[in-house]
Amino acid sequence: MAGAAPSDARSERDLETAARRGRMVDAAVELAAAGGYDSVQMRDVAARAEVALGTLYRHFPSKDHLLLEALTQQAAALRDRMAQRPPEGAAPADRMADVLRRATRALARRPDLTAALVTALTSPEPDTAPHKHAVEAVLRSIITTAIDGGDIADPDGVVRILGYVWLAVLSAWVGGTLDTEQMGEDLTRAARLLLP
Amino acid sequence: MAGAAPSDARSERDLETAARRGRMVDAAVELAAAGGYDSVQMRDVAARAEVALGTLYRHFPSKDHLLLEALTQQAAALRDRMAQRPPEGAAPADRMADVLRRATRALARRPDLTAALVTALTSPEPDTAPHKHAVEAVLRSIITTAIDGGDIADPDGVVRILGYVWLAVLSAWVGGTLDTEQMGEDLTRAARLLLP
DNA sequence: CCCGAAGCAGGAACGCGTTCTACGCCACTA
DNA sequence: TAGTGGCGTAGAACGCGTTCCTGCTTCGGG
Repeated sequence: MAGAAPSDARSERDLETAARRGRMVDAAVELAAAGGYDSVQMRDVAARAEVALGTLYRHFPSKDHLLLEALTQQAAALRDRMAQRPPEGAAPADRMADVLRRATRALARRPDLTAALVTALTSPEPDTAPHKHAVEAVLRSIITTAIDGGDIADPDGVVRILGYVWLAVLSAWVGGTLDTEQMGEDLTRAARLLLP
Repeated sequence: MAGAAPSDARSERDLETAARRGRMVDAAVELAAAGGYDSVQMRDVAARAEVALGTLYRHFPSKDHLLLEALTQQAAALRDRMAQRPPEGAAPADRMADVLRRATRALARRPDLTAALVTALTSPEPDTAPHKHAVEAVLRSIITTAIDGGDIADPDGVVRILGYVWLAVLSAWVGGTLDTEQMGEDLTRAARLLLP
């Protein structure tokens, strides 16, 4: 114990607060997976994470910030899975369709969670813009690696457009104007129209 | 006065309630134009329309329904203006870009109003789905007439994709992740990528 | 002529996101 | 060793969307 340096003590404290932060995000994810956006109630999140409401708000300035943190983690996990097992197909359109199919399946596996996270993503609070940018960047990186290597005239433009379509389709699915099948249909249609 | 049929009396009452309905929508539009979504407070709408809060909720089951009614009217007006003065340009891509440029200018003229209406459009309440469908149908009809007459392989698909891009870009603009210029840029980029 | 239904006014009440208040605990520093 | 500032707890309070209640008026049908 004599070897315990001050840095150890400090990191121990930091670890505690990091653990608290993790518990808050986990609690939000559990509640979202169980019942969607409306089931993520800040008092419940705080209670389940065993922190006070004020602590929750000290770490996340709003419910949407909290859910966007969760979404960022989920998006990063999706990107890592895609990197581990790259999409199959000779043409960029095929690889893109494969990616979108797998991503859609993953999102549809926990529909309430996805709905909650996408709801936070489309919320209009301007001070969440940086987080939204981060999420969109991850999605674009997934698209980019999927279509990379093809003979595409304006790859950046195509990536941006496909990202928009992805977001719009997700939003429509969450809003109930589109079911899972139509979502996949429209996505592959966009890929075929925009890619060789 | 002997000619006054019962239908006249009934229509007079109906006219009153129609006038009330109109006042409610107008009040919502005025408040939205002044300060955006958050400034449209149901108590204020009711007060400005000179109706009781319960009356407002009798006609519109939620704030988003109210704003979507306003959005439907605005979209119809936009479509009519487009029909009155059809877009210029030889190629479908040029006509599409012209339409989007004019529409964007019109929307940017009252940014707070647009933001409020688009916020309602992207709200996740599933029971507004029919209204959202109606708005999207209007947007798609605008797109369709703009690109009509060109030599396009999958016109329906192109229209759907352009509609998605339009919505996503609007949503990003409202969310603060895109400014007006970038919005126009991405829209014309999508038109050029998808149309001859 | 009276009744029931429907629409409206006025306003209280409820739920949940967000903010605020009051206090405790612990590491630090003169 | 006393003070100070950061982070935490506990919970009340506030704002706004939404619901509910109570009473009034008007209209169509017995």
